[in-house]
Amino acid sequence: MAGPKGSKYYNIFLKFKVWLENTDQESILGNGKFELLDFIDQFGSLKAAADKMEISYRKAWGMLKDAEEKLGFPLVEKQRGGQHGGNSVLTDDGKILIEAYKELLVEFDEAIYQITKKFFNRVNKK
Amino acid sequence: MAGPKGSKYYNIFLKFKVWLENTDQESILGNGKFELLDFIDQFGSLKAAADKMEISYRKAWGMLKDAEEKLGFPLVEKQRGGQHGGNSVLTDDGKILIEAYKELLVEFDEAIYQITKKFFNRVNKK
DNA sequence: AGTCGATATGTATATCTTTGCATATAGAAA
DNA sequence: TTTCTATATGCAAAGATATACATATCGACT
Repeated sequence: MAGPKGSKYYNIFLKFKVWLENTDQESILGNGKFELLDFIDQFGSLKAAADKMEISYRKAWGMLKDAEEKLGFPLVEKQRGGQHGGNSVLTDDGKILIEAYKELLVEFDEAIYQITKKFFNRVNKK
Repeated sequence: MAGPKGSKYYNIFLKFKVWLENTDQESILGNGKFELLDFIDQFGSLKAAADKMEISYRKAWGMLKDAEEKLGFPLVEKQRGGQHGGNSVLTDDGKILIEAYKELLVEFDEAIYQITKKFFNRVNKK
């Protein structure tokens, strides 16, 4: 969402972010990790998800490990071995989380729309 | 806002952030810089604002410079020299911006309250 | 038993930010 | 004209993050 045409805020956008945090103010799950979970769900493996996101497997694995450690419960059931090397499937907790997050984003988008409009109205009023 | 008592989300918080960004996806003004502006407004100098925030003058100066360069217009009128060394006063633009930002935060807080409640309801439903 | 590919993880390298230190300058007031 | 202190800015040191590289393991299917 940008400021109105012609105003000095025309090329400026109001952005927002939502994430889960623990009591130590550490980020547990944000947009990137939710996206990763979503791709794991869609493609059935951490590797495939990493490829889709164009990040290294090493990085994706680290993201997932970090989130699970901080949450204290697993988000993904990992299987290794087999001719295809293995696979990853979201746990019920993982599924519920990404569903809730998706709906949260929709609601947030709706809420921010009005707020943003008001913001740019205000700063351009003068 | 944390999850409900007894749930596995009890120590987990849903957080959000709002900031202004340019077309290059660079952050222009976020919470820290708004706070800095607010303190400059309250205390009349960049130095005093930096002290209040417990950051170095060097850092505060860099933050302000960065924001002004990216916005393309000044937020603060700086005066140097004089027995007291100088001072800083918000421009009209600067004042309007922090006012708008403050009200934005209030509205955001209200909006997120319901959304957050729903989120934790959802993930704890099962 | 051998193969194959994803999971698993340590370590090193590079990059990006932040912070600190040092130093110059303005200019009103004494 | 000397003093005082905030503004102004470069640069080095330190930290924090990210990225890359290397290497091991597992186990269903041939």
